[in-house]
Amino acid sequence: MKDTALTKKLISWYQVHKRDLPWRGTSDPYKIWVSEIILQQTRIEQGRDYFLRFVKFFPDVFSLANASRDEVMKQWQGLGYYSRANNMHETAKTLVKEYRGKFPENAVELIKLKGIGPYTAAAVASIAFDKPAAVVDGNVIRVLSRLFGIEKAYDRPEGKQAIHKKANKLIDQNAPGTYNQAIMDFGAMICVPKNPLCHKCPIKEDCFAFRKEKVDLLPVASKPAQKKNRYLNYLVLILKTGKDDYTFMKLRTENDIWKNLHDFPLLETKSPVSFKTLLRKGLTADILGKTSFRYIESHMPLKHQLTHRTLYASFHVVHIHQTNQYLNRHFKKVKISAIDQLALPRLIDRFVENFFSPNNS
DNA sequence: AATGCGGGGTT
DNA sequence: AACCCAGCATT
Repeated sequence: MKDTALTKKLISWYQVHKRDLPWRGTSDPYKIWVSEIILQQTRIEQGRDYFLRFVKFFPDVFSLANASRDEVMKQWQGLGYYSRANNMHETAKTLVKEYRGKFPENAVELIKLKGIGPYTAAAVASIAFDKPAAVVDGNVIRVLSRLFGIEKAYDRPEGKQAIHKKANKLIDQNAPGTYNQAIMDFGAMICVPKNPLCHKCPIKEDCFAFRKEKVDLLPVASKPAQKKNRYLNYLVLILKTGKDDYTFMKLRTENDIWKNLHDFPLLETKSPVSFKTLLRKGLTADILGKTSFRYIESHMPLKHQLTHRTLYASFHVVHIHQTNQYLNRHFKKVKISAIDQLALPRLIDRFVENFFSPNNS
């Protein structure tokens, strides 16, 4: 079977079965870019509503460039991989300042922008500007690995290169955007990871994996890294004044999880510890050392499972009667009724919802 | 070349 | 519990 025939079969399949998605049917590179960033490592159904809200809130590259970082992060809250939002914001500002608000039209230029890698550059170039750049995402890797029997690990240079080579042979030079979306939709709907729907597959007779009964053996990945645990001990300080209740939170700025989101004063340890141990080891010294406080309670540690980490978070509620210099220097004093104005990690958001919002405190 | 970065659905 | 999603940046 010639590659051009495979391409035609994929596009024919797509024209009948393609999904109706909010970013389809536009050629606005801004909206296509936003959709592609949101969909990095993110399922369609998870990203769909975020996309609609995001482009409503920031309708063009200028409104995004003019927004504050906190506004952007707030729109991104809960979606994960928060550097995407920050990089997008940076790139919007770059586009306004250095590109007159216009996207470059080819992959080589696009990839120079923050947050745009090989996949997104090819996606925007092909879908928005009809440039023949083949996308390689998780779907494409799976489809091509099975179709051509690529048995090298796709997450290593050799395997990656083999995939790209096939992708560039298969792409439709006359309709690159359509082809790219076709093979991705096909991977998402037919050639799925588990129990692919080979009986519905229009190219099964051409498929190496189908003929050799190796569908469940492809694609091949190298060994995943081991998961690690992190133990997060949060101090939920409550400062009651005459009128309002306050707590203290911090904008996370390090290159670590949840950058640019807010959390409570954090004491991280190598192993699970009680509040008493935190006190005994002096870990609370900076925050509570010279302040009179009253320990209220500790919440059952919350387990928060991520792809490559398991977080165990405990929340220790402490009443304080006045603030101190360390708190003033390193934390934001936040009115408890206004916490939800801040961009929060999912874990913190869940705790806040359970602890503060009922008829508590 | 290896590691870190989120959250959630599917199996 | 493992897998993996329209990946990218950093070291």
